[in-house]
Amino acid sequence: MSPPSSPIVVVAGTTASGKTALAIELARRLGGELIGADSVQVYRGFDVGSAKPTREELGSIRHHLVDVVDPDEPIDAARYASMADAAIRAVQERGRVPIVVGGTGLWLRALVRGLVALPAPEPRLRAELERRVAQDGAPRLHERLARVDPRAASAIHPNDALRIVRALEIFEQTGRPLGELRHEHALGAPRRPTFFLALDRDREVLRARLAARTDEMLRRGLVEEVRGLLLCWPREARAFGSVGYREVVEHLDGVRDLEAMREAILRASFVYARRQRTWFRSEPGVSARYDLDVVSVDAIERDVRAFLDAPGAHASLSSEPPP
RNA sequence: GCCCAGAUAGCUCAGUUGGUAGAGCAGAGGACUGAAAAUCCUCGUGUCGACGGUUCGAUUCCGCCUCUGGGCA
Repeated sequence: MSPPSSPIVVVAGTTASGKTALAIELARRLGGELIGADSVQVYRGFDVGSAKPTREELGSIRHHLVDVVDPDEPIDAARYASMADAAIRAVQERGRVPIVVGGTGLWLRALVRGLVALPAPEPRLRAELERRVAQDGAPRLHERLARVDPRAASAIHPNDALRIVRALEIFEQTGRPLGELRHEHALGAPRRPTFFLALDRDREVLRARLAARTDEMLRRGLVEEVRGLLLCWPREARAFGSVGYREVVEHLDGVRDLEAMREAILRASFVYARRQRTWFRSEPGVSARYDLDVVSVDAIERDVRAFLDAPGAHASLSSEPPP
C-alpha cells in the first residue's frame, strides 16, 4: 500500500489546449508512456467525439486507460485512481516515465492526492435517495442533511441534488457525516512526486481551435458514431450526456438540425473549457502553467527534465511538506 | 394590392387591464473529495421597430409607416 516514490508527469488543462499532442511529444522525448485521465475516453466506442488520439498520432507510444470500460459499466474517480495506480506501477517497472494526460479534474485529483476512503456506492440506496429528490425536491433533502451532517450541508447548495444525495448516502452507509470525513482527510500532500502542468490558451484562440476540431469531428463521422453507439448501449449511459454526445443525441431525436447542433456543441465545449479553467486555476499542487502559443515544447521539456532529475529539489512543486 | 400575426437583452421568447420590463440560452465569475465532458451558485438599462396622436404619463391605447412571417388575390 505504500505509494511508489518515482516521479510522474501530469499534463492537464482545458479542452483543445493541446494536451494530447504535447504529451505524445514528451513521451517520445523522455521515453514515456501515456496514461489517460479522461472520463469519456475511458469508454470503448466513444472515439471521435472524445478526441481520442489516433494510432497514427500515437505511433509507437503506448496509451493506457483508454477504451477500458464499456459504456454501461460504472467507473468513477476512485476506481479510476486505483486503475491508474496500477498502470503507473507497470510503466515504472518497464523503466519508463508515466505521463498522465487528461482534463478530468476530479480524477486527476483522486490520483494525485487521493480521496477520502469510503465504501463502494450501493445502487439501491442511491436509487432510493434519487427517488426522494424527484419527489420532495433537493432543498427538502438538504434540510434533512443539515440535521445529520451540518458541515457538509453548509458547503453544499440546497439545489445541488447530486452532492446532497452523495452526502446522505455516505451517512446512511457509514453512520458518519461526510463533512467530518472530508475534514479529517483534508486533501493531503501529493501521494508521489508529481510534475503537474496545466495548459491553457487565449480565449479567442481556444474558440477557433474548438471550432476547427468540432468540424473535424463532424467530418470524421461523429453523428454516425453516435447513431451506432445508440444501437448498442442504453441512452442512459453516462457518456451520452457528455459534451458533444449529448447534442448529437438531441439532434438525432429531432430537437435541432445539423447546423444548430454544431453550434450547440461549440457552446457546450466552450462552457466546459471555462469550467476546467476555473478548476485548474485553483487546484492546489499545479507545478506550472503553459500556453503552447507562447512557450516552446523544448522549454517545457527542460522544465520536466529538471524535475525528473531532482524531484525533491523542485521548488514550485508545492509548498506542502513531503509525504 | 388586400387580410392576419409578429417586431421587447447578443439569440429564443414572456410581460406590462397605461406608471419605462423579465425568463431560458449565450457571456463573465465562482464552487467542486467515489456521477465530474457531470452537478450547482452569482451577475440582466434594453431608443420595448420608426414617426405622430390621445394622456399628467405610452413599450402598453389609436393612426400611419417600415420590416418579417403566413394567407387571399
